[in-house]
Amino acid sequence: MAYPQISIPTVQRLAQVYARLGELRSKGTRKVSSTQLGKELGTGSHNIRKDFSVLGEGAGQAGAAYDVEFLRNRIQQRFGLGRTIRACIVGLGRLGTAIADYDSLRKAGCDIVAGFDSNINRVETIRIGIPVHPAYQISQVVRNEGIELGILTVPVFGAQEATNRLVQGGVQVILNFVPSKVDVPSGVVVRNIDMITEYLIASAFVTLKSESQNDTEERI
Amino acid sequence: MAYPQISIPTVQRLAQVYARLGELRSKGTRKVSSTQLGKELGTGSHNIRKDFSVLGEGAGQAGAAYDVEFLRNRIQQRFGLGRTIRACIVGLGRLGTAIADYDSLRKAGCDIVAGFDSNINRVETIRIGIPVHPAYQISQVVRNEGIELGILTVPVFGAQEATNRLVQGGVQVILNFVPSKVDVPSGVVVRNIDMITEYLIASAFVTLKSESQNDTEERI
DNA sequence: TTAGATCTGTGAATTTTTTCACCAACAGGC
DNA sequence: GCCTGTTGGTGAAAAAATTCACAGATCTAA
Repeated sequence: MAYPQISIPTVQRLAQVYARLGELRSKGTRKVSSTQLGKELGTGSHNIRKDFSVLGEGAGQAGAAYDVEFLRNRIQQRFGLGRTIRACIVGLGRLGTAIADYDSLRKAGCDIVAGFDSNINRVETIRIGIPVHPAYQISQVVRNEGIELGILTVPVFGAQEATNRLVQGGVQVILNFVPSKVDVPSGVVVRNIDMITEYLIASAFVTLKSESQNDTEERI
Repeated sequence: MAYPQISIPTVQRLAQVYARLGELRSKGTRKVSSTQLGKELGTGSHNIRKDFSVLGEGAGQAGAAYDVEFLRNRIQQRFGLGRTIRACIVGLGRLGTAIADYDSLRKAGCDIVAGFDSNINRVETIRIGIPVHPAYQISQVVRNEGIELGILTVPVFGAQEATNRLVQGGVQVILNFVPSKVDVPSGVVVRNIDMITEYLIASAFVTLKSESQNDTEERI
């Protein structure tokens, strides 16, 4: 490979940087330093610069910081973030319909072109502006529509079956909002967005924090 | 401290294990091995056992795996996950109201007792079963109600101000669904749940995957 | 032009995290 | 009871990620 292997934390941070650069650009900011980016992501400037090394040479100018527009394009190109990805939502409950209407996702390049629900008569289906299909048609519609990404917002017990159908239709990426893991063949990328676990992690940190205060120690 | 320092990845995995143990328990499963838990979390059994070392001795029985109920209690006790935490939601748009109705969160111990919105006349306010207040009352209500956790679902431009008010009221934990970082005083725990960034990470991985296929290399 | 401050890029050192290797403990069949 | 296969616990080794340190480039201001 022309470029070095890229570690997972690095990809994550670069994606965050990319999102942040979009905000800066729309505010009209032209330049940004690694120090500032580091501060905003909650890490050190060293880390940011190290991450940027995967972008090849000349990403920034020594002494003159990074050009917002140029850097954004560089990241976009490196990770193929420019193109629009066709997506669908499985599970049109409150959360699913909320996401279907979430404008920031569309702006990021996620084009939601279909919705699925096991109950085709749901009231909510009226309120969203995308074609809705029954769940048993997932594979077929995904294939016909050239959908690459699936958003899972079904109840826990239906998650694996929905996943299987998405994969069978040819989906490559799944954003899983269901608080349980799903199995996929190797090659399919799953990102879990699990607010239950996040809640638990947060409460655990609070407990640990109060412990370490008692010990006059810092951590976390 | 009586226990060793606990690393952040360990806390995260243990929270995931805890959530998983809850599922297993409700399915009636009595025993679970480190191998199985590792598989479900996408890591090795070594890692799981290493993590459990922070729980003290006797968490499991050699040859007999872990007792689901016992292990769950042990984690609960270690991280204070048993108690109910009073919470509020700031921003009652589609996402906010969806979360307010999200039953799994309540089951995990998150008791949402108030909602806030800058537009008090929102239609959606009618549809949720919690008292709703205007945003300028955040600090006061949070303090009076003894709210410890705030869920942020406002637009980007209002996030920092809402955060400040939550912190001023005495909130210790924030679940931030807004796709931008917020500043908090040290001591306040923030967990970012940012689906835009998750989307970007997922698409980046897809690009990298296709690259590494060309090179007959595996990563990610 | 010059001085001083700021910034990037990167090899090396450090720290953190994961993985390994292996012993003792236990369950179940016979 | 006794053997066999499986499992947990843990110190040591390996791998990965972060932080450091500094050379070299650029900008600003006087």
